[in-house]
Amino acid sequence: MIGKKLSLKADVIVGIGDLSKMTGVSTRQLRYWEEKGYIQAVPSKKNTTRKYKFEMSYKVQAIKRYLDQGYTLAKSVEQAEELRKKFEIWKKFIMDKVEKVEIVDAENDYGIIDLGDLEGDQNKRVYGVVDENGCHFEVRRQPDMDK
DNA sequence: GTTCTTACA
DNA sequence: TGTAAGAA
Repeated sequence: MIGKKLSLKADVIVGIGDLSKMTGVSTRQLRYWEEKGYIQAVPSKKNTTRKYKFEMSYKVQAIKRYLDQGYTLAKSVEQAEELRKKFEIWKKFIMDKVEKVEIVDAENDYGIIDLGDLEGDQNKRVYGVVDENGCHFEVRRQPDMDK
């Protein structure tokens, strides 16, 4: 598991103006989406202005992309949330199974991803290979331990 | 200067 | 959803 440290993200807060500029979605839309419950600002008693977690910009951008593709706002939100769900599953798998990433060719972003033992056969190891041919899996014999 | 709400096109 | 107005 190599991903734990990556989740130590500081929660950056942005105002509605910044969120709008970051995403290309008007402040009018952002307020409307929030009113509809499609996006949420960080709850606060005192402040009279909306504050959003930086992560919310991802959702807003996702919604905008689907909107631009012709989906209705409601459908765009559904798609965006489904995308996030899938991403969480994807992330969970990657964070749990990727043991090592070896850079083979830094120029072309080629490399080999060590995905650990093949289930049910500790003598074989699964690799994800990214090279000039694209991406593919390989199962190789378990390399002998150094020590 | 920015954000908020409300109202109208 | 854009824009305008007046207040905070």
